Amino acid sequence: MPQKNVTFDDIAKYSGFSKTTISRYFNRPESLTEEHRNTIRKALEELDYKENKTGRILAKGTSECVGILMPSSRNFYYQEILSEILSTYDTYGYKFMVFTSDGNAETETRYIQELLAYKVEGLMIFSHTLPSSYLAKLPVPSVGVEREDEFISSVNCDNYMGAVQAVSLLARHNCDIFIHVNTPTPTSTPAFQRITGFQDFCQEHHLKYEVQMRDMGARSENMRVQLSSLLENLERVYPDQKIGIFFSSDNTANEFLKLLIRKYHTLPDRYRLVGFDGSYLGQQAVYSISSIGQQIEKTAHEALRLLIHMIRDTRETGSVPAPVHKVIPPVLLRRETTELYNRKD
Amino acid sequence: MPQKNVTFDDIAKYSGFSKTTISRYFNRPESLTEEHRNTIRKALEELDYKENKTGRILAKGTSECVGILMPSSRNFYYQEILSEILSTYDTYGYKFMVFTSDGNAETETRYIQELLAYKVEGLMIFSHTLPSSYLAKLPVPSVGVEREDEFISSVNCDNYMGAVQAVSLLARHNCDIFIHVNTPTPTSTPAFQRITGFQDFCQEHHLKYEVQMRDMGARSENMRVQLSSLLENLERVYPDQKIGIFFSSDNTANEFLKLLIRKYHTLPDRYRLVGFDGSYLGQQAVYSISSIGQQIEKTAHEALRLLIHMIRDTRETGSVPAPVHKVIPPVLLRRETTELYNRKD
DNA sequence: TTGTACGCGTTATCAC
DNA sequence: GTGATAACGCGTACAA
Repeated sequence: MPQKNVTFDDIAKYSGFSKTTISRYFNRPESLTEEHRNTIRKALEELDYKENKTGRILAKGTSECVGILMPSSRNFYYQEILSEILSTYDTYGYKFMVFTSDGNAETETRYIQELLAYKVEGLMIFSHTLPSSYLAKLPVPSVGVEREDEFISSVNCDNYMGAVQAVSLLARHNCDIFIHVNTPTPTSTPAFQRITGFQDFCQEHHLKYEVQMRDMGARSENMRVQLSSLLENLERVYPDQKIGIFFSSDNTANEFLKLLIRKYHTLPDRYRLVGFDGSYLGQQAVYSISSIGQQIEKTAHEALRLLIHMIRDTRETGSVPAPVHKVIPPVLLRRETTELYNRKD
Repeated sequence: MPQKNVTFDDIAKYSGFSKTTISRYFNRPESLTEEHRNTIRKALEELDYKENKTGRILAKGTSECVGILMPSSRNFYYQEILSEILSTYDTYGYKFMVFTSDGNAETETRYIQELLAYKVEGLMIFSHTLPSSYLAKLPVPSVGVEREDEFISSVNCDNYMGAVQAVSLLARHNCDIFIHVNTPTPTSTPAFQRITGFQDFCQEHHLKYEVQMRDMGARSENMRVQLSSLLENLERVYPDQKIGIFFSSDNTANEFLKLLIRKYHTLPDRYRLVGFDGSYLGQQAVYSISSIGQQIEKTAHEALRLLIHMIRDTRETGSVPAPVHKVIPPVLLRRETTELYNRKD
């Protein structure tokens, strides 16, 4: 037999109060006398009371829980930011119920309904599948991270400035030709600004540039094939020139670096590489990868603070507040794939 | 104003039934006539009913939720297996509330109490902090993964066999000296068997071996320092000999590989490396890392199946069943760090 | 096959 | 400062 749970009623009887008082002991302890608080504290210990949040959620409607929707991608960025989000519990006290999805809209809709059924107080959306117009209509506030965010709040890296920083670093290294490698990206996502930033800078400074859009697919073999062909191409078209390449992720940059190392047994002087996201992977590469750091920890905290703020607003006003867009400045990480041959500087 | 939620009562009135019938519509639909089911279905749609799990949890005590306790480690293994666990939702329907911890026992105890307060039906423990004797006393079943598991159920890789496979692969390559690199590991954890397996095999086959226990710490700089000194050491003590090294993780193997590549601009023929875990990182290395694959996806599924089984047992018998220990066979992954110079084979 | 009445654990309202 | 009592949304004997 699972022995019956100890409830407020039991504590009340045991300590000679009513269960209202027990509730107040937890929620507004200052409204009890010191003495009575002690009596109750003792009763709780002696009966070995265990909190049950379910009753509270039902009565008050506040679960202290946030729903997270992640793409089930292999990209290290997502795994890292999820870790950071989870570790904010100590700071903000919100618990997390997490779903991952492969990008099917109907499935994600079901996941969200499920989260709402558990009375999560807000949603943190990393997945790109559902449009913000849909998310905006939900009864709880949503914060999107690095995704389309027209109708919901969001926390994004300043992708445009990040791209500008990346190219200008390459420019300072006097490259002859500037390449940007990216995957097909909807114009509505923040990441699209990486392309715009790159192009604008090159045009303004009259740099010779090329944008290489390549579908890397989900599997890394495909990525390797794409990058191999890119490498061949570059060596054919720009022999002996100094090539600066700005990749849309550290993942891609790393894969390209591998190709170079396998071919030349080192990072050749005529290549300068910059990635994007500043993930742990970039430090793990044979030659550490210069990158545009997205300040993942800061992003996680800002996203949560924003969401909590909206949750409060929603509770107070009765409806989800207007979207707020936070921008996190990117950090230029000068590492070996640009600095290896420039130890002076 | 947040408009009042639509409840079973509303549906009942609207469709002319009692709320018991509505409840049955969801829980035992076959007990209603086709016709009545249709009436109710229509009512649900027209009133735009949204499920609320809280009532059900309170009434029935089944939250369909599992609590997860992860170390907040940078090790890719944990991030990967967490992804796999989360993606089992489609298969088993259990939702996940996730906590990460830095290894403080008092903190983890609080996390677990919190999880229990939400009425999670079971616990999946990856963290090594709390002893299984503590976990075994909780009112819900726990499954440990790759951790000390004397008093709780567990799913582990066959670490001993994995180690044996690793060394025997190195032995087939006719190495002169066999090194095992590990970090200080409690004898009670499954991972300790990697050391035992290595030693036993070497002794049985009269191989010359060495176990290098080195504290790599949490930060990768420290790891690099440790491995650099190891490399120097090896080159001094075993000049011109063929060295086979079995690392306790792909992470460590990768770091060592980087040192070799930076020094020799390639993987020298006289080195053979094997890692452990078969994580994605191993494929991402410049020369893909031979490894003992832990079958992460399978481990995740087995862990969940085991936990669900125990949850059922607990419900039926009223107490947590006796521990069950599942062992997942490791898979030998022959990749470039052993096979680069043996294309025939 | 369907309905009544009560329980699940906590909070809110309003009296005292 | 404290206590009845009625929610909160759903499940389930038991009765019909």
